[in-house]
Amino acid sequence: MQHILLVEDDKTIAESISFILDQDSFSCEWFDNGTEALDYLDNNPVDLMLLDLGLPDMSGFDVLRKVRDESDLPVVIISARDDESDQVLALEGLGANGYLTKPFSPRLVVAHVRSQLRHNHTDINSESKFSINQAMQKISFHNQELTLTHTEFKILSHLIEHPNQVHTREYLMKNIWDNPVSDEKTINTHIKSIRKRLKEIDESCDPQKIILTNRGIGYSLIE
Amino acid sequence: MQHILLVEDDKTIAESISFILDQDSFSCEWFDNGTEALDYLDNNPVDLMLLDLGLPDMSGFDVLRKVRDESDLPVVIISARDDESDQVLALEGLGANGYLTKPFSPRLVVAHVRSQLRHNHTDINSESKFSINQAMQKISFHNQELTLTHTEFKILSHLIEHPNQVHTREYLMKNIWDNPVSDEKTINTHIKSIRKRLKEIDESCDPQKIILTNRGIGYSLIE
DNA sequence: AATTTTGGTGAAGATTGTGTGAAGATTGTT
DNA sequence: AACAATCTTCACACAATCTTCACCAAAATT
Repeated sequence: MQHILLVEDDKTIAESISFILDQDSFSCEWFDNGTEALDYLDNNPVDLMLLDLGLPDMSGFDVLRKVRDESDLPVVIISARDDESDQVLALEGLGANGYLTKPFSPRLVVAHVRSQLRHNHTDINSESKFSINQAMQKISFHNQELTLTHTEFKILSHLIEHPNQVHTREYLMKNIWDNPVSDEKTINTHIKSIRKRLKEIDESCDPQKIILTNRGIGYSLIE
Repeated sequence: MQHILLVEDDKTIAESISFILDQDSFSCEWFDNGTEALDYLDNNPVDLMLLDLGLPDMSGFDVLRKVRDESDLPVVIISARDDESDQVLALEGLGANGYLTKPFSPRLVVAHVRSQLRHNHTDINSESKFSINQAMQKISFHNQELTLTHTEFKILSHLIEHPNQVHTREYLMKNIWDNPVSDEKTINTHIKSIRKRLKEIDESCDPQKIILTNRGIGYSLIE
């Protein structure tokens, strides 16, 4: 469950946002002023901040500045004023991640929140033993980086992306090599070395239970 | 220099956006339809996409879907319709990173672009070993100025601006030369001489650990 | 239980990718 | 035109990786 910090002095608006966030299975903490919100932020884990610019005790810009001084927390601004220079300052100058102008529907708030969380926390939700870093072409297993050859990477990432599903050797080969002229036994050997690498990282694991052999058919990765 | 792909069928709007981006030292490629833009994207390095929803040949939503099928490229939507359900679909359903409704000032476009790029490229304020002085076309390594040829400068600055990310030789070449008619081996040699220059400055460093070779794929700079 | 089929294993050989230095081509400068 | 600086290409050596193969173990079939 992801945790949203809502800073908004209008109680009606705050309640409606809070309500819709709860419904969308976020948890939500609400403050009607900047001081308390910053204090809370210092001592609690927060995944995203929804920040109104018009606060009673301090400017929303100042709150944003203070947040940015010490973290990259995604901050989405909610503002009553549809003033373009405000928007430019917040986004470009102070590093806000998104900007919403009132009036807005709760639905739109959730859309912005989800959009930011998707792009910032790459895979919080992944319960998987594996995580793929496409940019670096690396795969982690139990959060430790696997050293894989290029071919091994391609096979394993294909299995990870389509788990719980048997892949024939023929199918894997077609997906991994451009010219599919090759002996099907070759896959066996690559699977063997992938399993070996898993074992190197986690001595106690049973690689044959993770990458399953479906006798007579192919291989599948169990999640 | 970061490269923006602009997809917008209104020539007037496209020209004004393109102009302001150039002024703000982004480079900008413009297409007035989705098909060509997607084709361009397949073969060229792009840092961010500005996407109009109303295109002549296909829906902007479909363009976004296709992009999301294969990458996490930041996409900012620019739309004529201030329709909330469009916005929700784009942001929450299809994974757009930002949403702008016309009319908007060029200034605001830049603000959104910068905001997205800041959050995707981890650097800016980071304690990098490198610092780039674009105006002087110089790069410093551990605060000592590197003497680089023009080509070396372009390769290294690209790597620095996109760290922790594997670049194929093909990709690097496209980014660095206008006419991509060249042998991929050429990159090897330039990398070699860049590494040599690093070693000259810091005898104790291991250039192969800074500019990493990803066998079978390409090179990446580790921050 | 014996036989056949299928997959696991390790090692050898083939193939491909990379680093290196140097030679030739290109460009810019005087 | 001559020269220097730089870029590109190439050939070679070496290392990493891929593929194949022979052999053994396990499972399925008879």
